[in-house]
Amino acid sequence: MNIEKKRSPISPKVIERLTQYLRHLENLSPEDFISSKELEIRTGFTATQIRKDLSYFGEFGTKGKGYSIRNLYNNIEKILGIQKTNNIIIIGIRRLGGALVEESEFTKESFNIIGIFDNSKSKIGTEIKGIRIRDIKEIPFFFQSKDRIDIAILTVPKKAAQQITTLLIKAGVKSILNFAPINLDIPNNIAVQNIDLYAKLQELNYWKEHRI
Amino acid sequence: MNIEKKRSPISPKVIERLTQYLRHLENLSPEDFISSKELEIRTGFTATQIRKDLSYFGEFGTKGKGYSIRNLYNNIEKILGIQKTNNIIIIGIRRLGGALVEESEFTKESFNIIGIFDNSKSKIGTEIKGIRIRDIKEIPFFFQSKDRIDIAILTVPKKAAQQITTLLIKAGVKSILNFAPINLDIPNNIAVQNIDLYAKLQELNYWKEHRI
DNA sequence: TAGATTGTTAATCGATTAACAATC
DNA sequence: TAGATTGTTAATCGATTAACAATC
Repeated sequence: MNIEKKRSPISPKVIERLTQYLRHLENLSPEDFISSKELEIRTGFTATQIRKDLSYFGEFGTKGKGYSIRNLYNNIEKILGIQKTNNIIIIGIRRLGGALVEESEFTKESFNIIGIFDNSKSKIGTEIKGIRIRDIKEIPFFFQSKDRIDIAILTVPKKAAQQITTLLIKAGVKSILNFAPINLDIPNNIAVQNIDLYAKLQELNYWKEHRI
Repeated sequence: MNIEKKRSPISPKVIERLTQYLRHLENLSPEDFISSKELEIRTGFTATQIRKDLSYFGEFGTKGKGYSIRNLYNNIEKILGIQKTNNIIIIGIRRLGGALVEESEFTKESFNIIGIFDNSKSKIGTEIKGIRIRDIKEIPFFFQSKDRIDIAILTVPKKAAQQITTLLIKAGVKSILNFAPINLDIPNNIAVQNIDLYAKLQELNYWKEHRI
């Protein structure tokens, strides 16, 4: 019986829904109030589920009235840790990596790109959006010289992904957003999220044939 | 009691795992056999769960021996409907859309890009990877002239996404892979998968602070 | 106050896992 | 045959929903 083994009781599905609540709240005027029932209509999640999800983190509503939109928004941001600025680096700056840096809709204020890395000789030293592209080999040094790197976004080709991941972890990266279509082998104190476009296409392909 | 309302019993989580089984199988030599126990070690899903997932669709294994890798791979492809070629169109060909067309790792043999659409005057009429970029307005006509369009990939800016989606559905699109960071309002006979990079970043941000 | 809506407990539903007979 | 491993049933676990007291 190891008392420290008591795990975070929050299910990943709850966190996933919180991000979706934010999505809907951001279109509403912050001065207004919204009830869980109205949120149900907008989000498609049930009112009960919404209230339950929020109750894991605190009491954000007012009985008989609902939730202050500004307040709820700020609280969810706080839960997710995106009220402060998070520093990210991007590794691999081919078409996809470039798109992430340049299409500002994807990386917003709370995520700040502080480093870009590639191993292409012709790209190293050039700039994109004012950020110099560095050699992947410099990553360990870069980590020592910065106080905080929160997330590494990996957009390198599949066959390089595992090797670079190992390098990143050695250098001290604690969380990775991986776009390579591969299941990275990673120690479980490192957080990973995979964005696997091809897998999503495959799932979609199944569902288009299996609707009611 | 509507007997036709009997829904597909397959959970989305099963389909998601099937795509991951494929991911791991593709690295193995097709001539070999693999047991569910070995797959457990590779994929991280339990052997029981793997056997159960597969059992929804048939009996693909041999008792005492395991699964023929070639056979299992082909069967999962068949289940997902990716043994035949699926025609896709891409709407919105800025940085991200361009990346999808050009980085071949993302769209493989079984997905064939047959149309690209944008509303930028300077892009319409030009080509990318030999495919002519057409005006978004041409989509309804394009649909009438082709026998089959399986999936539309949406990489337009957030504020255009809903309007274009409505247009797509009117034109006859039945399934959409959406990259815009917005929850599309969609009738439920249309299949959608969202790839929401910013939401993934937010989730990751939570989990990096809440490991054991 | 009366009506509305939260936060939470208990009941239900669905998904995962353990166990094992069947059989290669 | 003996050992291995499937496919499946029953048991368990976890997540969702229904219901309602508390209270704005």
